[in-house]
Amino acid sequence: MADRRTAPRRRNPRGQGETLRAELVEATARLLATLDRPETLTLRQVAREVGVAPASIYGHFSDLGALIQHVLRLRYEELAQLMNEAAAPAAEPLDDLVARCAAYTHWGVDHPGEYGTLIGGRLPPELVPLTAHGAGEELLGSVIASLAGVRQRRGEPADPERSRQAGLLLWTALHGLVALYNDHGNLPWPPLDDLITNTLSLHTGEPAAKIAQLVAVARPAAPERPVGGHRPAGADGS
Amino acid sequence: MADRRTAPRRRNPRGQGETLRAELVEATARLLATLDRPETLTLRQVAREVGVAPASIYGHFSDLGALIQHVLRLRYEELAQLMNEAAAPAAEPLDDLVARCAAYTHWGVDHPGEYGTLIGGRLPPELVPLTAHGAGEELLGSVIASLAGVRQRRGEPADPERSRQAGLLLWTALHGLVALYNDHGNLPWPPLDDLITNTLSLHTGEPAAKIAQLVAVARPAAPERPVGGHRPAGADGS
DNA sequence: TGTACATCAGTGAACGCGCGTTCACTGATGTAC
DNA sequence: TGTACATCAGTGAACGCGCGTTCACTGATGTAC
Repeated sequence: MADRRTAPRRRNPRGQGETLRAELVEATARLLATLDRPETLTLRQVAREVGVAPASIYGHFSDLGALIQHVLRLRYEELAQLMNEAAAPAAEPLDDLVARCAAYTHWGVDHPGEYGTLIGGRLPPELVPLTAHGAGEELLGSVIASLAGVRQRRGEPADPERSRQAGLLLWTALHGLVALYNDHGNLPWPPLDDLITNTLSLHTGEPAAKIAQLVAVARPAAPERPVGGHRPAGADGS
Repeated sequence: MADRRTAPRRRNPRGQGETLRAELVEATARLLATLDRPETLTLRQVAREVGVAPASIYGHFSDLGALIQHVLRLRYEELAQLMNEAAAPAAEPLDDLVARCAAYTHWGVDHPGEYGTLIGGRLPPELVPLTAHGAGEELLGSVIASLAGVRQRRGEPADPERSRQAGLLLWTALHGLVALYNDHGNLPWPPLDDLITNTLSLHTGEPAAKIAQLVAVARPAAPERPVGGHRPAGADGS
């Protein structure tokens, strides 16, 4: 993947200067997703990945920072859309919440590099749309609203302040799950869906069995992880 | 702090070669605690902070990595001890759990740099005692045991598998709290102790009011945070 | 139909920087005779 | 009591590296006359 034996890349024809821009975005996305420590990505790495001179990037982005910012914004929108799509078929508030949260967690675990850079605070804050602008509010807001819907359905009085805090707490719980699962894969983790289920059960007060069904529906073919850690324990560390 | 106007440092007298070692550890600890992005710490930064030639470090540590590892081990032990000390006066299992978890969370929020490097996955895994060796098990184990104690006290049957999962889930919740609180300080956060209280209430099934009292006892003089984000929003981010 | 010219899409070499690491060295201080 | 020597605790200069950024350039291709 790093060792590109392809011909040394032909310059794009006249009208198609935007092609390289797209390639830069694609390569950056690939590297952020692939690298062990995506926060160490450099401009020259991107240039090499595309097969272009480092200076060529400046024609399309002012900075590596601008390029990364662009890619992170795409990833953030992807995640937000994924959550909305997952929740779209929901008939009940609880279905909505479960679908939303399961989508969030699965995306985070399936995209550790992107998750870490986008939400895990691995990049300087000014590069991260979620931190720099209020973008995170949208994601958080959807969780708050969805959880509030569940509570309201159960006849609890609407209380914006409590709802906000409850949603925030649920988000932190899911984030903690994803973050530790990604960063400490050497621990013996139970199946992820069990953890999602229990978390949602705690935060909604609904029985785990009921939630488990909804989680299963949200992702029919949850991939099995080997017992005793989903990542093969990495380097030994002397 | 970076601008040391002190005299250019006198070489240590004969028998006291270990003095520099201690200074290196101290400076590294200070930098990991102080830097905005502690994961970018360099060997030369440490040397400058101490006021010594970069090469001098090699007499005491094989590597910047070895030095960081050493410091992180100290921090980890500090945290573990803090939790144990906090729990020591506990009369009831619930007191133990609350004291332990409050200590963990407060330490994490009071030491964002150390927390991020030690637990937040901001450093290459082989440097982090918690990842490289099973050290994290100890911390996790104490939470598991403490939570199991609370459940057992309520007459629930002992079930190691369930206990383990419950403890793990509680840890992930606390971690998520600390991590998001530290990384996204621009969000409007409720008082930290309220979040700790609610988390523990959810995970123990005990009423929030009861927990809140114990949290208050665990840290009598909890510092007030200004409403609307505990960190002054940082750089603007264009 | 031919040709001069403008433009587009990038290139290649160079710069200065901070980094980790090496290596021969220095100069104070304790110790053996 | 004096002195040669070993050691300790570090120094200073140098190395090669990868990095971000700049700048004058190149060469293909479309357009005006």
